[in-house]
Amino acid sequence: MFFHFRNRFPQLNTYWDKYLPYQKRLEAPARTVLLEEGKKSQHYIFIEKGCVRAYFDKDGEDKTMQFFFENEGLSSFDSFVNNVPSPITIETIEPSVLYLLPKRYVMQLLNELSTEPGFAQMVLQMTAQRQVHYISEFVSFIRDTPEERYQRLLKERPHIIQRVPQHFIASYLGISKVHLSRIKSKLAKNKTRF
Amino acid sequence: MFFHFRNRFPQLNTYWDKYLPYQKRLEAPARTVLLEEGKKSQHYIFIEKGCVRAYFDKDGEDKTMQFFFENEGLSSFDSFVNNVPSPITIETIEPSVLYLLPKRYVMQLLNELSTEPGFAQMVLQMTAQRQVHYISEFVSFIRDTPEERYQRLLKERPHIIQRVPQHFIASYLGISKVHLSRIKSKLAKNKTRF
DNA sequence: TGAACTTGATAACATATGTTATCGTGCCCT
DNA sequence: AGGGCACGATAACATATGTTATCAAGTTCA
Repeated sequence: MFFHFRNRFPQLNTYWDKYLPYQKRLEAPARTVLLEEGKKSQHYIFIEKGCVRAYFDKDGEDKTMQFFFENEGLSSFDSFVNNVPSPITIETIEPSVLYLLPKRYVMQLLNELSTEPGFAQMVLQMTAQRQVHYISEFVSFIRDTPEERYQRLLKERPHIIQRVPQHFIASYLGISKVHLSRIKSKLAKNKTRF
Repeated sequence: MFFHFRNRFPQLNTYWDKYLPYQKRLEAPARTVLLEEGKKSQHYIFIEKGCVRAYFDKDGEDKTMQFFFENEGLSSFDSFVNNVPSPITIETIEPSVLYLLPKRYVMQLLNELSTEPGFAQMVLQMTAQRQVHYISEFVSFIRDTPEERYQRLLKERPHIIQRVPQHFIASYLGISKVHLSRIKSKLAKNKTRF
């Protein structure tokens, strides 16, 4: 789904730096579409400030599948790599400062990096991390109730709850916004009671 | 979660063949535990005949997260690679014929393979496939109702429904076995009606 | 063969969750 | 400043789903 070397593998920063001139800085207001569902991904996106979500449309309903924040990079992975229409839309949530690196430079960069010793290891490590993440999302749906998923989010990634509008979080948790509101009010009640 | 080169990358079969003598053939009856939750994974498991599931325990309830069939290989990936206790149990569903390759030989094999040109590509390709799989599982929970997930399973992986007891499938779909039974009976009714 | 177990269907009831509608608040924009 | 909009809470009602219990059929195994 996405990849971001910089800030996670600082030893590669000199490579990245060579490509900084090709990055286009973009100051985008909230709710700016960076990639539209059905279009092909042409850029790697790096978030300097702000936040972004990936979502898709199901029968007119907006389903959020992931959130991204400062110092994270993303692209619609499959679309980017295989040059197929993106199954998701990417959109800013807050006013954001972004850097877009056109695909051809990313490819060039990857090519350069591939000669770097330990590069394959790094890529493996990264994809393994990603895999663990998606497995854990998936297992959570089998294992946990919506309330438990919310509490887990609250505990493990509170910044999401603090910064992201509630209806996006609801669809991310697989429930309606009304139900999420109910869960919150129930938890608040229990908290004050004891 | 698991990896299986053989049968997907036949050009590597000569490498595998060298390790055949180290594989232990195992004929296991149904419901044989191959790896217990909490233990460390010591073997790569290849399925010649039969089928296997990976599950974990949530408050006494048995939650199945994945099914495996003939010509697939698996291990509790994180446990195998990082030598930590496995979060899941691996158990046969049907009487099965399995081949177990001890971890040290797998490592040795991987080591040998790593000098093979194109090996990194292959590993990447494989992990990308896995990632796509788990993302699609995860997205399905956000996008689809339980009934839709069942129909998708019926359409895309009917062999699972044909061979696996229904209560395992229910927990895999994230619902109770009673509810899965209801979904089936509702679908059967609609089918005969029109 | 017969007892125990597994599997699956179904009913009755309880609870969780979705849907629609309404309201209030705060924010953005001109 | 004020209108429109995004956001979140809540109520009322409808539907989906879980829980528990029961039954029937098939399977396993001593």
